[in-house]
Amino acid sequence: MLTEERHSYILIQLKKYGLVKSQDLMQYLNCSESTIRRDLAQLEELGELSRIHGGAKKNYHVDEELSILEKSSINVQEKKEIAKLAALFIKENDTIFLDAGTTTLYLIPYLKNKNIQVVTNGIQHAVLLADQQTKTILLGGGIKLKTKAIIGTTTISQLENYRFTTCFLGINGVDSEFGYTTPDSEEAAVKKQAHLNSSKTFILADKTKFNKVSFAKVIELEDAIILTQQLDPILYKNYFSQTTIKEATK
Amino acid sequence: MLTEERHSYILIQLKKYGLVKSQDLMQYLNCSESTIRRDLAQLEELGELSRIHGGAKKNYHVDEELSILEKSSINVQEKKEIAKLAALFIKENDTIFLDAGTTTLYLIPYLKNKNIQVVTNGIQHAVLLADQQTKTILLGGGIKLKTKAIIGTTTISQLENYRFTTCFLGINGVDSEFGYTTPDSEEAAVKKQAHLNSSKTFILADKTKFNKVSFAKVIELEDAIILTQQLDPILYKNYFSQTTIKEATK
DNA sequence: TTGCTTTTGAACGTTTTTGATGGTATTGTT
DNA sequence: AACAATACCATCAAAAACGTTCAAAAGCAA
Repeated sequence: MLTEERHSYILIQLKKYGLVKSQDLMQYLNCSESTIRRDLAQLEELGELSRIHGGAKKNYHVDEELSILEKSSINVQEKKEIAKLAALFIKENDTIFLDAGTTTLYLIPYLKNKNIQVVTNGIQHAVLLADQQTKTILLGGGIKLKTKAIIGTTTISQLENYRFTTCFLGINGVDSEFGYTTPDSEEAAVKKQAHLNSSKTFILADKTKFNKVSFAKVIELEDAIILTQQLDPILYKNYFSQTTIKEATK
Repeated sequence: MLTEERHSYILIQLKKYGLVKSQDLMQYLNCSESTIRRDLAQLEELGELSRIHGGAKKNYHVDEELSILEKSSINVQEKKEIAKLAALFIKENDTIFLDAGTTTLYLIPYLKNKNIQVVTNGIQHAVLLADQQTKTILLGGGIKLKTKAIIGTTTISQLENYRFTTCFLGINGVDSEFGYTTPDSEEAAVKKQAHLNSSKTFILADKTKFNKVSFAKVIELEDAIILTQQLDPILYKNYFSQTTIKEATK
């Protein structure tokens, strides 16, 4: 019986029942108490489960967290598709900035098992990323209550220490004249700084954001590549040049 | 039958019926009266229910947020008392460093409605503080999975920008020879830096931490004032000078 | 094969959990 | 108020689970 086999059996049982007992595992897998304990300890180290007296229980995971989020969120399907599209632009060894906000949350599952370094200003994002073993740095600074985003001058000066290969930003308004805008000027400043330190910048925006202008300007339309679902060609397509638009297809 | 299984059954029953009887639980879970009583006592400690004669009833807790956090913690009562004692040392206009960890968590309610600035490396701490409108800065850096604490060199260099009037640290080991110690060297470094930048340093330690030595040294006994519950006078009082010890009373 | 690393199970003492016991407090009934 | 019945608490010893250590077994490269 290989270690790998035992581990996968344990995880399957966990998924099924949410809880496993050391004794049962010992018996079924036909190995010693020590081995089971070691297996559980290793899997705990990997964040796959939580040990309890006499066995282990399921770990709260990204997917479940996201499914909770879905209840309170709108346009989930669209956001997921946009995130899927965004994931295509991530390569091994990238250093990525992941903006706070709901749309970028759906990008997190795609970052699993990739050798990348992520920097984020979203608290929830950071926790989820760390849970799935993605190398993560959370920016410091003040906390914006509503969105659980880190903002402020401290944040920006800390951000100046990093260079990103790719930068994924959420946004509130997309307009042909005013570019990308967001309601909070401090958040806008963080987004802008992230963009400045990044080779490529992607904006993740669902349809509801188009043709809207919010308070604080982030960057110009042509500064970033927008990722979105299919647009109404007549209304919006002339906003963007060929190189600054990517559409998700169902 | 694992503790976890019993607990979850009890909570499910509670959710369903709002009330459980010890006798019924005993019978269904096939265990002794003592065990059930202990289960109920533990769940009460965690704020999950209120014990009544013959069983327990559902808890309609006032402060939902904190009670969720209590799940991960033991010795809740003692920690609360220590936190209450610590709160006495907070004045208006203080700038405070609040260390990550469960004990310091209970200090948070006491920081409400005070004109103070808090800096913390605990993610949960920061969120709770921000929720209750306390001015809060969350340090940036890497995330330690298990404790949701921010650690690393980035964190320390960011910490160097702040000066604190008071610094509240959690700890794992208190020993007369080796001083204050903790298992993670990176966490120890953060604690140490916070101490160095602070006029006064308080250590919050429950009884279980005494006479233990952990891996990484934080500071010497005499560098900080320890806050704890009543100590066994013979065993421990000679550890500390008069000025470095404060006891909580029930 | 030999030498090396990794994995395993057994053995140890320690910690946690458990059920039983005896004494005290609370409840409901008369 | 008196009583029995029941629930409660503190304490204790047995049992189960725990972590640590170590040597044997298995796997692997030279």
